[in-house]
Amino acid sequence: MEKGSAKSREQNASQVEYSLIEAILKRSPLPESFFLKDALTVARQLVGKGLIVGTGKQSIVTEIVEVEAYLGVADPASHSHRGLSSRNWPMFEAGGTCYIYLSYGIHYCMNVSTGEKGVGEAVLFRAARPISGIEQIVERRKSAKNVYEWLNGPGKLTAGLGVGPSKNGQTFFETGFRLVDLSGLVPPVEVVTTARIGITKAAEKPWRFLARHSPYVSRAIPARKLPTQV
DNA sequence: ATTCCGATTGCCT
DNA sequence: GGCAATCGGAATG
Repeated sequence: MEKGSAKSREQNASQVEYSLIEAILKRSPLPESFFLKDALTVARQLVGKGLIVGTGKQSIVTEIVEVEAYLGVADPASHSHRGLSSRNWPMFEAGGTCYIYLSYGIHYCMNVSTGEKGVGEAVLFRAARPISGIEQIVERRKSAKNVYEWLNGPGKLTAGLGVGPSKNGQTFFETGFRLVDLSGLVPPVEVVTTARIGITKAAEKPWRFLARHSPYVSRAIPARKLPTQV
């Protein structure tokens, strides 16, 4: 194989990548009305959307591949289950508000509130596919062995994107984070549901939404266990 | 005042 | 697969 042609292909590929990122960055942020719906609807619709953190050359572009919905008083697994508190108040703000909390004393988890103000629902961002800003992600996720482990968990996602508690309670507009539609720019995803991860209450509810077959999710869907043959 | 436990992760055996 | 790390909210005394 000739060096020149390989290099040319590589250059071409990186140009395609560059124009894709350009196109994504040009997309308008999802309007507030997108979040003024119940968490289950918003969660399902967020899978496959673009999540952009930072601006200009510093921006990190990702595609959301996994989220979970947390409802209000009717959901025992939700932080808002027992009503308003000093910790969960962003969940009760108008849809589009960031709720970032410390998990296990170590990791930050990022949510976006949904519904009208006063409704304690939110969607947890659990995993994303990195599209740009690779250098920054690698720097923050040194323990990750490969690209699939960069953002494949709620704590890993905030770590990789550099999201901390300072944005807690701000609207997405205020944070500078952006959620955008990716239709026409990346292949459409097939959304499937499973039970939520790591909870003990209401554990049977299928309120985890993820892109089917994506290698970037936190946990693949377990293969269907076949009945034992006798 | 004390204890328990969690919307997790990474390292150890 | 087990388990420690480490903080804050909630339950318990």
